[in-house]
Amino acid sequence: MLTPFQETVYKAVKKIPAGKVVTYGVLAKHIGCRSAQAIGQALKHNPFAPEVPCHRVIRQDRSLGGFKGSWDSSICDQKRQLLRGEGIPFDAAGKVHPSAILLSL
DNA sequence: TCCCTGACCCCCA
DNA sequence: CTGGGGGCCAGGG
Repeated sequence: MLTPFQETVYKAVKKIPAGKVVTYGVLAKHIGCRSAQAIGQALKHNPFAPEVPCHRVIRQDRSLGGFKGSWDSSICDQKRQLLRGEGIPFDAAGKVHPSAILLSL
């Protein structure tokens, strides 16, 4: 069961180009929502993975955030591997390198 | 309808 | 850089 809001979010996420990532905030602004937290709620329920690349969505502080509804370190690591496989660079702190972050869609 | 919670974000010490 | 506090919107009970 999907809400109209979730469809909007998923459609926006699918527009994220491979090799790049966006923040929850940017995604929220794009669909006209002022709360990035609402975006997270839609993504954790994501029934379209991996068609909807939720692993390309990260936090404003460049940390990865959660994945597949969990914050577990092992889960978090899977997300990191996926991104690394798409050519996304990471810095020493384990965060996404700024050059790979899209400031808008 | 009210109340709580969340894969968030901004500001200040 | 880290921690605390307030605000944000949508979903579910």
